[in-house]
Amino acid sequence: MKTGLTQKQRSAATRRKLLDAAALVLIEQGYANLTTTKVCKAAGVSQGALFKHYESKMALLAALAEDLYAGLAHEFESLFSAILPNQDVIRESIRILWAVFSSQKQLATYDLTVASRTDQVLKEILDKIVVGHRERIWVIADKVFESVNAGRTQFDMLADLVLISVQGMVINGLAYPEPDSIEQRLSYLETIVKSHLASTVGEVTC
Amino acid sequence: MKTGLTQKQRSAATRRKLLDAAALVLIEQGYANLTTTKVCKAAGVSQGALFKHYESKMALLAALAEDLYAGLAHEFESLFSAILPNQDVIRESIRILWAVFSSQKQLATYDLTVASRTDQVLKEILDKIVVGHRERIWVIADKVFESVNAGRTQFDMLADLVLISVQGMVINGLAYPEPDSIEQRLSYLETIVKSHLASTVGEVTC
DNA sequence: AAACTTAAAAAGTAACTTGTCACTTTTTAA
DNA sequence: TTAAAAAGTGACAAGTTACTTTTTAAGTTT
Repeated sequence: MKTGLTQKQRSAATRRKLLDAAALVLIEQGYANLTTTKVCKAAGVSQGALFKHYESKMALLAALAEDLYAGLAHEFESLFSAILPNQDVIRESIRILWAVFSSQKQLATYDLTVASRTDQVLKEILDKIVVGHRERIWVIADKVFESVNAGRTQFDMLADLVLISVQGMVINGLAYPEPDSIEQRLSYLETIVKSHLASTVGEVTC
Repeated sequence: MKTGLTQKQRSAATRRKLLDAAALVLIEQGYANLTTTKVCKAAGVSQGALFKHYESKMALLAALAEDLYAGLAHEFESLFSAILPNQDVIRESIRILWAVFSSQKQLATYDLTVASRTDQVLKEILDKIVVGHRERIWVIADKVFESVNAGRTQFDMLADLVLISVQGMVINGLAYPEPDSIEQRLSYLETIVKSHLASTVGEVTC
């Protein structure tokens, strides 16, 4: 069966199928149930093909992590750039953070993160990726908040608080889902940020 | 080889050995590497013995989860009750939260929580346990904060914010450890709590 | 102490794990 | 057109998994 593709295209296509399948299995079945066999089946590709492109399961996971974080960064970028000038930047940003951090892809990265606690090899792989990811996210955030960003340190602390709170909400929600409290918490975060920015800046547009 | 123990004592001892071993394996090797074989080896007990006491691996995990959360609740209780009257209750409480939430046992429960995202059976087991755990923790917290507890709703929101922030710090630290920022974040949380408690019910006009 | 019950060990089993290897198919270059 | 290179296949090896069955040992009861 001729495909009419070059070798490079064929390779790239298979790799993409494998990465997509790996993401799917990770999202739907979790880290503990992610096996090379399942990934191959989901990708419609033979076992041999996987190990031709990735020398080990861990190498596949490394590529998968890279892919997931790249997708998340892209989502951040497009959501933040969609904020309109007449909108409440703080409010919208908090909602965007929540949307991204509670997304399927992000939840999948939590599987990897938690697994990395007890897997030194995975940890080292993730460390490199996450450092880069952080930097990219901050570049986006800095651009969006240029207007609001008065006292640098104060802003950083607040932004950091929002970030860790949202992440806390996510894992908290995994163990103990209270859908009603999400909106409440996000609003509360919003008022805290605004009141603390106001005390140093003097005025926040709503 | 006579042991001089009753059957009940023998059973209880084996169960304890199994639960301790399971906790050890979960803490040191993580959920994905927790196998009945490893638990038995760590407990110094045969495979058959495990399945005599727990009808499945999942049943062992249920008992393990119960045991872990019981231990955490106990730790909370003893740490909170050790706060002296002349100490800064808010400051100490935040430190205690951090200490417990970043402890080995709590990290082990995160493995279970994350795994429960894609395992309905595990999720249902954890749900029941976590509901009870929550209630116990709030009883402790309410007792400690009786004095500070001015506006009920306002206090709840702040306590909740602290809780989710600390949890966020923990998983954030798993992916991206910044030891220096921990103290900074905890202090910042402290000032935020204090400033919002001081200003009675802070109405933020928008 | 004989008869009985419960606990634990030893030795399985069948399904699944990662990774390999000999082989076929497709693309590339001379 | 044809030989070499690259990509893909699928059966297989070696080990691990959760769980069972058979056997032995310890504790209990009469």
